Amino acid sequence: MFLPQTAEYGLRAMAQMASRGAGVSVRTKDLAEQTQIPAHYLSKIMRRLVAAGVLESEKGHGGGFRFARPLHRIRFADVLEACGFEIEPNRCAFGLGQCNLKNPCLLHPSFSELNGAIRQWAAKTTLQDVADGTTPIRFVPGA
Amino acid sequence: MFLPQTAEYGLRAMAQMASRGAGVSVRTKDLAEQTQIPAHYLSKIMRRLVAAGVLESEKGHGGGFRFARPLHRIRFADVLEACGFEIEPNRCAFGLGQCNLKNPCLLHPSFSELNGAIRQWAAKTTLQDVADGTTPIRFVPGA
DNA sequence: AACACAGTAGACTTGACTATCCACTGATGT
DNA sequence: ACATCAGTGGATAGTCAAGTCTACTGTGTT
Repeated sequence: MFLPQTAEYGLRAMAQMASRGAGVSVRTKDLAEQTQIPAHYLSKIMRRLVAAGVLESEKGHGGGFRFARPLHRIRFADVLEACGFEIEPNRCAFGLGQCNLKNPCLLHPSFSELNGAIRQWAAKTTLQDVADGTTPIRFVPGA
Repeated sequence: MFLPQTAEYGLRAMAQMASRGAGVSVRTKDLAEQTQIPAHYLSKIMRRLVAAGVLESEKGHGGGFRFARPLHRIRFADVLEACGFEIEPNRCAFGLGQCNLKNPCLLHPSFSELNGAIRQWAAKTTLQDVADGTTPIRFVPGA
């Protein structure tokens, strides 16, 4: 996998929650069991998602987490960013100073396309798509 | 960047070498300066690439590294794999046991496309493309 | 009021990745 | 032969993400 563990966990947990519907409240312990994520570690991730405004939490008896807004308004990018994973737009692997269209690095042609594809995927895919089991974006190799 | 440092360095170094042409012999020290990669660390990466059959080395005075085969036969995937980075074909972020078309995980529709796109990119792009400044694969979002 | 539940917060440990260093081997030039 | 150059290999140390642990706060139940 190309995602850091934390980001993958975050996405996995949100996908699991999304599959239950938008309004349901979930406890960390249950979610940890269902997703096979270490409970205490998941707890940290959930807090990051609360801080990012993706989730809301309620303490105490009967508490738990629920989505802070409708599923179609929670993009993968939101989840990934909350987990500390961000795809830098103007970064090429050659990485010597700035790299842009006017002053492209050697790897620019190869990289920018892939980089852009990943960013689009993260920006266009939402938890609603997970709930629906659909794919909003398609990659067509060749051409 | 979604690549581990080692993989990024490997790609960067190979791109730099490819831009010089296929047959030229390069010393680690010079390559390290040009690519801004720590010299001793680059040395290790170069050895991995030798072990993987991507490069050939010559010791002693006038020695250095050169490509073991033509540029168009060195794929990004070869370089990345030599650097310890491999994109697992049948891995989804949900990651509970096996995940395939018959028994897809929640994230399967979203993930398999992107995963496949990255793998195709690594498999189809070669150092020759870097030397030419071209992109062999194109991602078409939407549709 | 007392208790149990569940999220909060931060310290702590672990381990993999990154990076550095040095002694060694082999090749070239004088 | 000898000195120098350049890759080899292993030992070592630093850094940061990943994972664990424990005490705290707030909420609901009895």
